[in-house]
Amino acid sequence: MSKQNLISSRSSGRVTIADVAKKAGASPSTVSRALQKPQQVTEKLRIRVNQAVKELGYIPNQAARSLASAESKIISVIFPSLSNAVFSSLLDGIHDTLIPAGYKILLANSHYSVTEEEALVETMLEQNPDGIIITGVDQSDNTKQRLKNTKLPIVQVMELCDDPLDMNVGFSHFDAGHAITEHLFKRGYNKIGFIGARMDKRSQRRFQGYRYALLDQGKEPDKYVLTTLANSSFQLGADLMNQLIAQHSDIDALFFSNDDLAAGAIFECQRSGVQVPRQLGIAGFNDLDFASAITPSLTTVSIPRYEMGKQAAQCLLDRLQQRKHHQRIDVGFSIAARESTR
Amino acid sequence: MSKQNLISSRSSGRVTIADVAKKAGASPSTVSRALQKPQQVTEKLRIRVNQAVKELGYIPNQAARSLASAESKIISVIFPSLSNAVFSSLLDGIHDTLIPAGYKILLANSHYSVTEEEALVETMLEQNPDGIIITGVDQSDNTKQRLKNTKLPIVQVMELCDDPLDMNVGFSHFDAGHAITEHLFKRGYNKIGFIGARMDKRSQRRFQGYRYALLDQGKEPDKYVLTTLANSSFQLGADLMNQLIAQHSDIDALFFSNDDLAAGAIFECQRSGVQVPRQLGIAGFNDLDFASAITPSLTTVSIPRYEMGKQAAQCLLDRLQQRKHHQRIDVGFSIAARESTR
DNA sequence: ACATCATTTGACAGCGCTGTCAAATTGTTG
DNA sequence: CAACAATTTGACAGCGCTGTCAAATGATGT
Repeated sequence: MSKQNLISSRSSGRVTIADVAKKAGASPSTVSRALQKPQQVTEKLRIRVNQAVKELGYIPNQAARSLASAESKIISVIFPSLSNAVFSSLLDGIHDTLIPAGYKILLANSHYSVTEEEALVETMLEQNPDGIIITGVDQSDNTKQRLKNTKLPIVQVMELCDDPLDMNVGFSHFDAGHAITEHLFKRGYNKIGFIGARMDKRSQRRFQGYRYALLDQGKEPDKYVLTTLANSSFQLGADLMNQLIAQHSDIDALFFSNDDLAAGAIFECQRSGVQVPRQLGIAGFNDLDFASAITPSLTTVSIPRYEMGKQAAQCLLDRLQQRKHHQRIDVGFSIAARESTR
Repeated sequence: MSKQNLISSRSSGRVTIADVAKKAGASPSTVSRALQKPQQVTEKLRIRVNQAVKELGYIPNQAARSLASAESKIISVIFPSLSNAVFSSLLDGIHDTLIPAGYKILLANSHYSVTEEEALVETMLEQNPDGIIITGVDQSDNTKQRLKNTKLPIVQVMELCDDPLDMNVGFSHFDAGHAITEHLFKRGYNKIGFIGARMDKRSQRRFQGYRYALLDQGKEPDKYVLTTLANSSFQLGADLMNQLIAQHSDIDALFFSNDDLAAGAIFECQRSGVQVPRQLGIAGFNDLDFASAITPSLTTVSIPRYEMGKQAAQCLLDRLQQRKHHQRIDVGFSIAARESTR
């Protein structure tokens, strides 16, 4: 073993491309090529290099690579929640598309706060991501400006708008809220209430869809409504239902802003003996896994969340590979009519 | 506007620390210090620098920083699944601990495959993470070797073992499986079956806990058992239960390897009119949100997943800040006795 | 006023890699 | 087999930042 006294005090001691080059009898440039663009190099050389890489346990330094090539192979993803199953599926779709393409995912949770989101975008940009996926279309002006300035490919995901920052993949929450409410009317319900929690922008748009569906029917849109800023939970769904029905015993159906609330209500009806869907129709939103499993199964708005994730990621890839430039993709939604409505 | 002809062809055109330095009338080193270690710099200077940063819209380049300082402020997290709510909470805990400390999360999904995991670890190491959180203790030999060689702080999370790679935060799945089975015996059930899906290492250990609890009672441990490699779902829980009971109509309680299967079984009992817990006791694992919400509420093993995430992240932080060196933290579990068992 | 010490700032080199372009090698053709 | 084109390889500089250490500045005491 030779002495290591001559190495710089700042050296990390890590195996570098130069070490591989020496061992393989080639120049660092050539090793870099053999690793990054194998087809541009002779078979013999490639084998020698791979051999050396293996023997030395060489791990390329992505920071150096990013610095030299201005490409990080990182995609930043900003969600407002990680525990919400909607975002889990979305992330799954993003992951399964990006990873095989050689990208990595830097993930952050804004906790539904534009302030946190602003800070996270800042941090993310420092990483030189090759693209960004961000939830919704309601970023702060600061954030929007920052993002626009970068000229990076950006996908706003989950909902659509008319003036996206760049690309936009989602569906209309207004239309979805409208459609499920109309569905309830069609099924013969007449006094349809709305119960919403957290009431983030997308919940608000669903609520507006509900309101306009009531207006379409010439009904008072704000009568049977109960919302809260609290986070959704099964228990909250039960509580809010009890509260609203205590005020308006004539309600015959409820549209909940998400499945968790709706399922909580169904469970509560089971306990209290309220007949669903005969006495009370119940509809949710998202079509989470449990929606079709519970009894009675839950009528809800089904959204292609995994697919939406895949599409969002694919938009970035297409742009990064200069293939095509999607502007706006409507992934749509569908009404899953089940047992909780007649 | 002055001509830009002199800039190098490789320049990114990005605002650099040198630009800030010029504007602030200081040297790049000083600007770096003002930004990274503000307390080591005069107030006047700090204000001038911040002003220049704001005016120029300077965004530090983390790749350059990593390269120069050998610190990436990135923690790599490898999970076997993203859609499983257990990992969502875990991730939430990790996130909420690491982000305030100035770290970023690089997340990847191994899909319960050691091969995928091996590739992911490779990719992760290229990013020079400051630490790694990886699920479970059953990595491939290759992966283990690779991880050990890095000398990075590593936390194996979710379950405990005797020879962790480095740090270890979790609980004993064997003990938990044993405890819940014992609980069923104590509640007077005698013919207790086990139903498991996916049967990853941790499910297997829970199963072993079940088996030993049966052996403790002098019972045949493999009689009332049905497992599959298929992924869990509500429907699968129902199907497997029907299958197992068709073979052994004398079963009076079932321990399912997770809550999804157990809940699916409960829903099926509601449909088919089987009385839970009188005719059949049902127990799950994880204590997901819906476990306490459904009717009858689900008896299950409650695990502190969010806390476990926080602890795992805290272990890394403590190590990175040279504070203390945790070796092994048992976060424990508890039996949530609910209505699905008598 | 000066010497002495502590604090703040700056010059410099280098972290490990890749883009550029020129040099070397190989293949092709009359 | 010379003459040329096509392919493969290597030298070099620089991506943007920070660690190191020396220089400048300010504070303190005599």
